[in-house]
Amino acid sequence: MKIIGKTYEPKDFEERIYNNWVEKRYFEAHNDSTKKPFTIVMPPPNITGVLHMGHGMDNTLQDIIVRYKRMQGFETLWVPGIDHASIATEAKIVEQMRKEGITKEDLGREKFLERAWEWKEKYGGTILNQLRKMGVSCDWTRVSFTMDDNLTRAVKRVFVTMYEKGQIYKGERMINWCPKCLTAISDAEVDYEEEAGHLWHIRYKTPDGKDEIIVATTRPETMLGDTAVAVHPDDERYKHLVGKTVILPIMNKEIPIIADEYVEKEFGTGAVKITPAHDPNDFEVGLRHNLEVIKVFTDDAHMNGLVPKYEGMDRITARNTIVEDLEKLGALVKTENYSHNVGKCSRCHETVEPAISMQWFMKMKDLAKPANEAVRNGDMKFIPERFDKIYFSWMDNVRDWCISRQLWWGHRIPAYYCDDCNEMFVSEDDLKICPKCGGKLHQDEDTLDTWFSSALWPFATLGWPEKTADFKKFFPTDVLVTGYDIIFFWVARMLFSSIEHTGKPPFKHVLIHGLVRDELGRKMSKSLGNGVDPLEVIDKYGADSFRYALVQGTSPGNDMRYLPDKIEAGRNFANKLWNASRFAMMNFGDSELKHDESKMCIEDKWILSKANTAIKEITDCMEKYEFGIAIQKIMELIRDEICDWYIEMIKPRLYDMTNETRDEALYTLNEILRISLKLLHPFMPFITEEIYMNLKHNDESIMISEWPKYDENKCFNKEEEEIELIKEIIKNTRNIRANMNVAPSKKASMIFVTDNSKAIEEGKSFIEKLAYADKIIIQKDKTGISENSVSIAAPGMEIYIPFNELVDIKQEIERLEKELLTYQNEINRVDKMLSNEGFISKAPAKKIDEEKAKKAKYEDLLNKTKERIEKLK
RNA sequence: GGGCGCUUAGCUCAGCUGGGAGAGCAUCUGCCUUACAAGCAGGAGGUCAUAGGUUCGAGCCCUAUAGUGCCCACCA
Repeated sequence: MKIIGKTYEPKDFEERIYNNWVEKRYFEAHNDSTKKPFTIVMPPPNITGVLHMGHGMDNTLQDIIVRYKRMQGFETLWVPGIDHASIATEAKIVEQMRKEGITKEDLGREKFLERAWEWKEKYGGTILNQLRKMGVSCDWTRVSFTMDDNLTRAVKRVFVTMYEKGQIYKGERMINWCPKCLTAISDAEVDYEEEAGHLWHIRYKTPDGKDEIIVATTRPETMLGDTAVAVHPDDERYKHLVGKTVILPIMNKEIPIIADEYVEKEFGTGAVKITPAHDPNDFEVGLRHNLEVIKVFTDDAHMNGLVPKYEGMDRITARNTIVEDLEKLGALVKTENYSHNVGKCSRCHETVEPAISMQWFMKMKDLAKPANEAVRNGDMKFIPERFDKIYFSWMDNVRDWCISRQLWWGHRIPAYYCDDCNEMFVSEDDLKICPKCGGKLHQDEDTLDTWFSSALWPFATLGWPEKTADFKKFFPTDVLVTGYDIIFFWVARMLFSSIEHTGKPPFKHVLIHGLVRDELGRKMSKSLGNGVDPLEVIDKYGADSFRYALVQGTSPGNDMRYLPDKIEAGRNFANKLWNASRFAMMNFGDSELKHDESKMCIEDKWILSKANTAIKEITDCMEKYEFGIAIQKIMELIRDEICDWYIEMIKPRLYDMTNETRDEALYTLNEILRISLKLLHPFMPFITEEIYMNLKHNDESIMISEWPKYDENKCFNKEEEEIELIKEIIKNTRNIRANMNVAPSKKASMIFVTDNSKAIEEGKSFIEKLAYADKIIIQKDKTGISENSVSIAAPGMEIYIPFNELVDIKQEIERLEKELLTYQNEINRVDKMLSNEGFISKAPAKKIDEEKAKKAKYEDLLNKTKERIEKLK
């Protein structure tokens, strides 16, 4: 028997074990298996950089689930992958190139894409290695990338069929334009931030100069593109002006005054300048009133040539200049301070410009309906449930999704235009020649929103649109694990896409976890520099402690703080387990550890019974995704029961080579460790494997061993009760000894006064050892007990510990009176309940009996203590 | 403006369908006891944010209030 080293050193074995698992192909799933499938697809990390703590948490949770299910005998598939993250990656590459002094245009599309693929190889590889370090058990033979051929095929298939059904269309609409990324972005990619600004009141005069209307705006620079002034139809102040015109200052152009419900009478002056080209609401007003659309900005948000004076100015300069000019013209009435929300590009933080642009869109209304239904009728469940509200609120209000991006890195839109006849063709094939006129075709320059491909992830990675064996076996998947921050971006879109294209929701459960925050509760971010590198943590403490820190004390959906303390706690626990196992191995010797039921001792039955209960409770937690509670219970079993009690209890048996129950103790110890390790394995895979493989009666690997099952035959209630009583006695004794400052080395005899000596006989050796008794005397009456004794009242017995000169009678009476008070309080509490008629008539009988039993117990203790006090007095 | 969390020991957090308040860390006391000082044993520390309500019984359910955090919407 190999005896493992004295301290827990994860570096010694984590890598070796992981490589072994991969070599043995334990992570690989078989689509021809007859076992029930269990599938998870990994939320693919973006190839923009390296993994952070959020990924650590996300993948730890998934690995816990997957390992648990695998041990339960499911054909378990966990599909790993990475995401091309079009806009984010392209921005990073462009930035990298900027440092080298080159632009995208310098390189050209093809060379740029070559560079992007190099980027993908480099960072994608790093990410996959990081995942391995975390110990994740995903199927590396099925690594997917959102731009793999089969994913691209799926993207094309979806695009073309949806186009043909009219669910995808091309049109000129108001979209969010990022002037820095130079692309359209979706509503979900805009973050609003409050900014201090101004509300400028500007006078627009009627052509005859006799009347005027004052408009209030936060964006005077867009006034060059005004094509109307709008007031509310019921606004008495302006009724006489509706239908007339005003002169737009600076432009000296006549524009109509129109009435529209959109205007709020109470806000500002009750009159709004209408710039259909640069405001989504104004655009809608413009459509209703058939207004001209006049752009004032270029794509990079500088003034265009509409007014030569302002041409080339950025938005802020233009704003200031125009305000100055208005003032000179006497058109500026007043300037108010006003803070309002400004849309920012979630990627580059530039102020987004609402703009009219020709883009591709996905119609959302019909897709949202069945997707909502699936959640409503429980086909797909959020865990915790409250997240369905967030989901519904988004789905119910979602606008058409702008799916085209003016980027190069991504899935190119499969639309082709004829150079000659201008006809457009949408096709899965790379068309070259116009089917209509035979002219030359060119493909749409744009790519798709990165989430377009992510939305297909759960089925496309399994082979869809082909009916592959994987798809048949493993789809729909079982659970998706992700953070609440991408419910809209991703979860919702996967759901409606999957229902639309496969007819089924892509998963049954969506387990939502929170964010990993720093010690101060702040979001970890690059700009704050408060991020923690998972690899550094793993390097220092090992993956198991890292995983422990991310799970312990957490609950689904709630944020957690990452505290270095937690990781140390994990390491300390691992070390504890390590040493307990080492203790076992040191004692195994060459023993075969043969099980002989007749040699079982009370403590063997007790610990097996404890473990049996733990199996039930922990399995229950696992099913409910309550991992924080599960690991707590596992620790209780290992640390509080096995280490603190069981091992201490069996030491005398182990140290006595002639003890005929020695082997049975070893057998039970081995058994109990095997069970505990299995229960812990999903959480701390490496240490459990390393120990497991050095135990007796092990399997080929813990990760393919069987998850422990609750067994009614292993409930030893009587033994449990007896040992719990012994534990109580020992704890009480230790307590008293500590209070009296009696060192363990100073042993004392203990006299048990009881009619029922069985439990004491059985637990005699434990009491001697763990309560530091040099002699145990069991007698039926109190004869011969020294006055200089402390006493303990226990159910069914009294215990006396003579300390001779050490006992201060006064002090002892004080202590006993304190005990008395505790018992009395308990009795009072129960009495109060039992004297409550409502309780007696309405509470369940079981509860009432429980309370009655408690009362009897405390009354017994109370009486014994009282008697003792009397005697001492 | 709408919605959703959170408020429990000094700190970070658990607490499942209501039935005698928990963990880790920190702290105090005593121990280098032949698995473990990354340890052992023992202790102290909480009107579960506040006010009502439902109930025989509320940390848990309902209502309101306060503080705090997040999400959505975006009246120029």
